[in-house]
Amino acid sequence: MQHWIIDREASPLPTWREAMPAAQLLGRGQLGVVRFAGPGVIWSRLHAGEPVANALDGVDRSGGQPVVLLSDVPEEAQVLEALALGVAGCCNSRAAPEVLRQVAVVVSNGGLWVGQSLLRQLVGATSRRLGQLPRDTENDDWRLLLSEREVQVARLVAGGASNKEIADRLAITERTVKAHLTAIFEKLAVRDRLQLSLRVNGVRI
Amino acid sequence: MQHWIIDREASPLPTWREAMPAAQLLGRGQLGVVRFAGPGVIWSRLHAGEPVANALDGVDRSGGQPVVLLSDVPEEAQVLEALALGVAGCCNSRAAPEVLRQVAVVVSNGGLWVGQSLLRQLVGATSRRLGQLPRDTENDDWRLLLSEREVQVARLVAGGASNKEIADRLAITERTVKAHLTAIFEKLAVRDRLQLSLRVNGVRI
DNA sequence: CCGGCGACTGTACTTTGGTTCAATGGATTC
DNA sequence: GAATCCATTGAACCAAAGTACAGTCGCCGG
Repeated sequence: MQHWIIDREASPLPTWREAMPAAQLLGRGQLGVVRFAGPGVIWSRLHAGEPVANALDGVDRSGGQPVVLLSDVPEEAQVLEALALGVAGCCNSRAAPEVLRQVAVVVSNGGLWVGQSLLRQLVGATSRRLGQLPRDTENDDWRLLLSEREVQVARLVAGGASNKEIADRLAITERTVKAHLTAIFEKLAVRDRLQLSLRVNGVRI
Repeated sequence: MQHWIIDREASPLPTWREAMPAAQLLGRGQLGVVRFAGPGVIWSRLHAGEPVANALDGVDRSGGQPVVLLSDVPEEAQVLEALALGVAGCCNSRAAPEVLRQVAVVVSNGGLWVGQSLLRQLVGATSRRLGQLPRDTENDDWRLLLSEREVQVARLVAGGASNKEIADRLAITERTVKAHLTAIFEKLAVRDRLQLSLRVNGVRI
């Protein structure tokens, strides 16, 4: 896996070299000509005081490689802004090498990476918000009628996935996905995946 | 570091043994007499369909060890509920050994662990709440992008109707319904009726 | 008057979804 | 050990969804 590190002044920290010895270092000025190809991670450093957009400016993201923000002064608002811009993660630019390696693993597998403190805040805010809502349990009946595997399939369908996508995700054949779906339709008395989606997502028909 | 695994029927999965060969396995019945001492992680399994509170019931947490929920059927609401109860993390009970080891490292250092899909939702929910940058506008925008007739069709599709049903309801041919749908998919940049339904019903994708 | 847009429809086609046969292996239960 | 449930897959098939290409009609603004 390739690593590309973008830094304003091309001043890499030693920890980066340790975590990614084979990384290619790029100054922001060189970005015009660089095209990222193949699997890898794009790391972009944000110096203290800089606006978040600077880190993404001029970065060719058509290759699909995840971008990780290396922030000198990480803070929650900055991280959220960066995530909204499509960044796969943010971490302290002075994070330890093993942390950087872990971040790379997570984001290169399609995951997001946020720091522990931000995570706590996100969780706190959300659970507080949920606590105020009346938790309707009657909507959960569908899960009780299905097997574990069927619940997994139902969730993916409800999220808009095609049979092929579900098959890939669960590492089974499309045929098996269809078999599960037929069973689900029967058990929940719905006629197709769209009505299943409505049921799972709690939309009254 | 010590690992304690609590399971209702003391039926450990082989992956657990692989991740934590020296773990001590406990049935729920034995909890009355067990006191956790020294550094370590308490893993508690939640079987499918069980209320979250079961996993914490009778667990002596005075020792300060983090508790991780091993859920057979992990889902967002459950994870949030568990976190509100003071759990340090939740993961799929069938997670790979290396994942379990990683979870152990994180939580034993005071971190929280949540799955990638939940993290995405938390980030999405929070950034939507803070700045209305990403989907907030998009979500109600669908109507503005469509013609009057297309809105009617979109609504019926979102409610689970088939093309034939829509045609009958609007007194047009099935062919015309398809034409409207093709236009709708194009305008809203979705690929099929299910994703359209999610968009119209305001479900986060 | 013309160009563009929206509503509407036809024929023909490809793709995806879903069902009907059928079968295997594991786990659990009686 | 038989019975049952679950997960898995194959081949074949039908139906629904969706696309491509093409065309008509009415309305509206320049």
